[in-house]
Amino acid sequence: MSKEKSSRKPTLFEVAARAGVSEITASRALRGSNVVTPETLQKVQEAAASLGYLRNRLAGALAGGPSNQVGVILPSLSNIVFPDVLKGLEDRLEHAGFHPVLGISNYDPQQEEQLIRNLLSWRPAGLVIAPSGMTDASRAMLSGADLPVVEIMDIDTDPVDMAVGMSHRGAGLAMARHLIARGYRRLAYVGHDIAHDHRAAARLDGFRRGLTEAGLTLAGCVTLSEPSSVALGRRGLHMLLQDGGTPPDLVYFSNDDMAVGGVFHCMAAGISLPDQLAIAGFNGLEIGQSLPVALTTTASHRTLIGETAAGCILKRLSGEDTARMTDVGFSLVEGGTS
Amino acid sequence: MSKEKSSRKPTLFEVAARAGVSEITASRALRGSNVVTPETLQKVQEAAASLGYLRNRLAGALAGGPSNQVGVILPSLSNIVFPDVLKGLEDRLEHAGFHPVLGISNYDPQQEEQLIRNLLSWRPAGLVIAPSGMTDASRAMLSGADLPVVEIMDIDTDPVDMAVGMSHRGAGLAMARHLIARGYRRLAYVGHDIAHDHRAAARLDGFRRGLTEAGLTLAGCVTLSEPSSVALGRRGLHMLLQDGGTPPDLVYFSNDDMAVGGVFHCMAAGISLPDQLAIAGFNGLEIGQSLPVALTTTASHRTLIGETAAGCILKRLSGEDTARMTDVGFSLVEGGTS
DNA sequence: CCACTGATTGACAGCGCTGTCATTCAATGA
DNA sequence: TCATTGAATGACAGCGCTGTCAATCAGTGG
Repeated sequence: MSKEKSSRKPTLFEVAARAGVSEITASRALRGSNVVTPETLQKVQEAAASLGYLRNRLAGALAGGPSNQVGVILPSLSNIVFPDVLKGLEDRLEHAGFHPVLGISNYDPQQEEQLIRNLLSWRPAGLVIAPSGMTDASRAMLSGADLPVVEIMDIDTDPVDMAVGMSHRGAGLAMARHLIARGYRRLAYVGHDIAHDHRAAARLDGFRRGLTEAGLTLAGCVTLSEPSSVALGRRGLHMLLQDGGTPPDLVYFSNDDMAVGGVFHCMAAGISLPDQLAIAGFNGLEIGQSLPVALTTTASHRTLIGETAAGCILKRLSGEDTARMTDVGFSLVEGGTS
Repeated sequence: MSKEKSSRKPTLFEVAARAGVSEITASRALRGSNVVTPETLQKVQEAAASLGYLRNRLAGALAGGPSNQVGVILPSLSNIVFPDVLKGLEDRLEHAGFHPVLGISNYDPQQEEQLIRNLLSWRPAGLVIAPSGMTDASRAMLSGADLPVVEIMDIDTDPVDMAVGMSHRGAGLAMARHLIARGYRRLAYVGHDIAHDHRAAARLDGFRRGLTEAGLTLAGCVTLSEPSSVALGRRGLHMLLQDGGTPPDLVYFSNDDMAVGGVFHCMAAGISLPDQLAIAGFNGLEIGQSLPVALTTTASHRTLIGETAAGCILKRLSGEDTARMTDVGFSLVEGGTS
């Protein structure tokens, strides 16, 4: 015990000395290089173990070794969508020995820029970002950084490097067409904070386009400037229906949380689904599908987006080249609520 | 353009040269030290901006500067509980300029140990971990690492350094007492994968203890070895009730997801709540409270756990000393389902 | 027996930054 | 006028590791 310089951590030098080899050989041994003799390997491993050696990757990365950190910037963790994406990312990265370094932008371009600067200063191996209105400075940093960058969620805009996601405008449009084909004519909308959530806005835009195609217009629209939640959907539908005038025959919600709230309102108010009122959401969350009457919705492949984005980073790092755009698509889920 | 060595990033040296000061002065200026003259500060900032300089924190941290990374190890992201905790963590850390570096252990002590080793090798400023049966090696690394470590969720076991959480055993016990006081006598349980989720197991244990206190035993018990979900809760209750014999008057679910599934089963099967059957859950999720009939449950303060844990790390880093154990408590939510 | 080959190992020089001290210099008071 | 002080700046020496290239050495064929 007295031999140790108290709290200082053992370095590679000490491991090497103990194993009777040079630093670089110890380094190679511990990194699993296949040029070291089995005996050397064992000596080094034993030395490291007995010293309680812990590799310092800061030094390694600085000296030119690879980093196994991947920056991840998401706008929020409150919306279940992003934990789902993160799960996909984490899962794929973990298997390759990488770690996500997380930053939350709160849908704010300024914070986002700050995060990019911060995360890049750790020289990560790659960056995954769900953009929230990137500034010019943000774009400049990303394109100048010389690392794989994946913009996720959306594929409606041109990415700096790569993009993985789906067309939200397309999803809204598809849902409108589907519902109109099923005979609905008085279609209304209940949504959450659209000013910040531009993907929800894109869906609404697509939905409207679908109505226009069929010569229709929105038969009612309530948007509340709060984050989406079940309670908000419930309240939103309540407000919409109180509005007097001919009631809609269907309500498209900004997402499933909101839609489930709508379903609950109907249950509580004795409105029968889908005869009196039909409901559609977006995301394909488990909760919606486990409802007594399954929710009509669009399944977004959130975890797949994460997995695919991670895959792009890893692929690029291993030298392969990758698609600039990956559309993971979406699928209509015909439930019982419409 | 030709002046630049093509893709090599500008270093502090170049910034300093351009500003006509020494490296260390440039360093101080960019780090916001208050010993540099305003003029010097401006010169350096201009030089940095015009060069597109991006600080390299790898080098900084290696040279003895502080790290702003905090390792975070969670067992899963599928269970909404952990994103909630992560949200609290992230929020507090972000405000202090820190970033969580994430690892998911999948409830596996071996993976957990691997993650600890990996994350510590980046020399983070602190570590937050929701333990999943830490190995001796894990404990050894944590106690030898000389950084603030917070074990979260549970406070039923003795931590290496600090702990923030609640007593799950206590929560189960409190719920049992509450329900028994309300007159329920035939109490059953429906749960998910308890083998891996030892916190759910602890709640069940506490619940049982409460029954024993009152001279009762569990009037039925279904546990399914799958991750918790609404669908699983629905299925679980269905199985429990098919079991023949006298039906229970209340079912305690392993968490709110499961309990909501139970509520849905009742709705679909025409079982009236809470007359024919009462239901209780755990967590206090938004969805349960927005149900047509609000769920009786125990609110766990998940985000608060994250915030508090982050607070402990930050406090310790700033030299203050911190409580070894922080109990964030829980609160009974008396809904309409019991 | 010797040049030659391939497999291991090692010496060296940094990676880019910051802590620690030392230095400079103008302002202050005696 | 000169010693004294404090503010601003700088020189230096690493932090711990890995890429690059050179050296070593046993085994091989001529």
